[in-house]
Amino acid sequence: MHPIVRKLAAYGPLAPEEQAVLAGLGAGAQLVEGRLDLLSEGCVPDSAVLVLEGVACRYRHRRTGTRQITAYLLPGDLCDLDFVHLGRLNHSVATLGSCRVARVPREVLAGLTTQYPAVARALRLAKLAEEETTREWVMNVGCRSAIERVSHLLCELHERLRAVGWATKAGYDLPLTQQDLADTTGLSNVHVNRVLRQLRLMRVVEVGGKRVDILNLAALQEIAEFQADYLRPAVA
Amino acid sequence: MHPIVRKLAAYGPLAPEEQAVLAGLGAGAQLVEGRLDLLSEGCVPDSAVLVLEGVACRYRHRRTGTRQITAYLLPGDLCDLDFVHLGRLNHSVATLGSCRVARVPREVLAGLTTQYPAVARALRLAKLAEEETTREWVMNVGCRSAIERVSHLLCELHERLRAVGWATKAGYDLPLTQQDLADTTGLSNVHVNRVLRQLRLMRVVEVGGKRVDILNLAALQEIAEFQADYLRPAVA
DNA sequence: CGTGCTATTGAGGCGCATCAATCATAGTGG
DNA sequence: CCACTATGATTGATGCGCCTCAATAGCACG
Repeated sequence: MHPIVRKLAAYGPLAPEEQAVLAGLGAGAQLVEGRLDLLSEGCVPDSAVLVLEGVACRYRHRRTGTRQITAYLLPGDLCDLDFVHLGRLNHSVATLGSCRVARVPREVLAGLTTQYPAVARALRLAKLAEEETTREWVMNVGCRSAIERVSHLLCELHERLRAVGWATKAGYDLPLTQQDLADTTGLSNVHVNRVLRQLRLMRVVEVGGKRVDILNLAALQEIAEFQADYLRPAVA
Repeated sequence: MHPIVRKLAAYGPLAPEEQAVLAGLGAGAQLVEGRLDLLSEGCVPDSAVLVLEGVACRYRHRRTGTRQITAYLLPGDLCDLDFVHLGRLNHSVATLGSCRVARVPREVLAGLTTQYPAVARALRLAKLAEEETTREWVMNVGCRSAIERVSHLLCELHERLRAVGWATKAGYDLPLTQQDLADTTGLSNVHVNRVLRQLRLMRVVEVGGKRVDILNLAALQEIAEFQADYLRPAVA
């Protein structure tokens, strides 16, 4: 099943027609190799980006050269519904590993939401989840230790990838370098490496070679104080 | 002028009738003293909160007891348009100093957005600015030093308060303790104190006694690498 | 005139950054 | 098939930024 259908269906039932239309968004998808910008800071996007496979991210650079990743875009994620209101973008969007992505023109997106209220609602809820996730990241870098931050990130990716069928209980593929993890968690690549070694020695999780093998999920979540509910806003 | 009118008018012209309706939202406003929860984690809110005066915040506690503030709510800020879609809240909203706040029932909010497209659009843009702000905070705690974080926060508050008439070039009132600043920036209260002392000795800004006096705005923005544009999404 | 909260300052220590070297792996061209 | 190169992973040594603990001072309040 197409990842965006799978993702949005979690927020409420979608009619077959709605599912078909959503799946159709991925029609013109293209393969993009890793480490390429999909949208660059300062540009004025005229279409959203839909990720079908792979991992992409939002990021910004400081003048000092350091990079901060502020969000991950996983299969089924649409970046970004509301840029149609924006002028210049003040951050960039780039692939991390190689991705399959489709561009969704703003008119298509607008037509979709006016024609299918259930889709519009699901997209709003997905956006809410994204906001909660960003707030969770503020928590993460603001008041957790290195091992907690890394563990939390691994938990979040596990949960989100599972929701779209790209992870099992045993683990998932993750085409990131340790430097990418460092730029996400606000740590140095060296320290990320040490944290991953510690987690490996603790027999909690093994991260290496673009693969995350989870040995003890409960322990990992315990370390991270991971509460998955922020990823799934309960529906009133 | 009512702060929410002033804030939203920055995103596009509002008709007199729209301005009047927005101003009317503050009709039943009440005074709330400092350090009180307006919405508590786990509750199911049936109305949004509109701040008319004072400073409030979103925050969450860790099990270890530490608190992370994830956003400030200043006069004119509406918290939160989209909670109407949510079930349980996973963070709390509280006053910091004493505030004048109004509750806006979800039906009123819904009626407003359907009846006045310009208002709906302004609210969407305001929400976008809020999201950009949260991402900026991830940057802040993720990859800036202590003095940079504090300076950036002071710049952001200055800019946002100026937009609604609660700050001048010379400074603004800020009813926060150093512990509040620490919980925002991911620092300890002790270190915030040292940073503020340093900024005072540098003749950049004086923070004390619920008041921020800006001595050298350019220097403050330079330290913070402050780019105000994230607060005002340019309109396409 | 206590009582409590916030601000301030000092001393000591830890967590993580930085610098630097080595190792592993994959890709490239001869 | 083997250098040769590039990139990322790994480990050690050293140092700094910030935390923690603790004590004092200032100030508002009853």
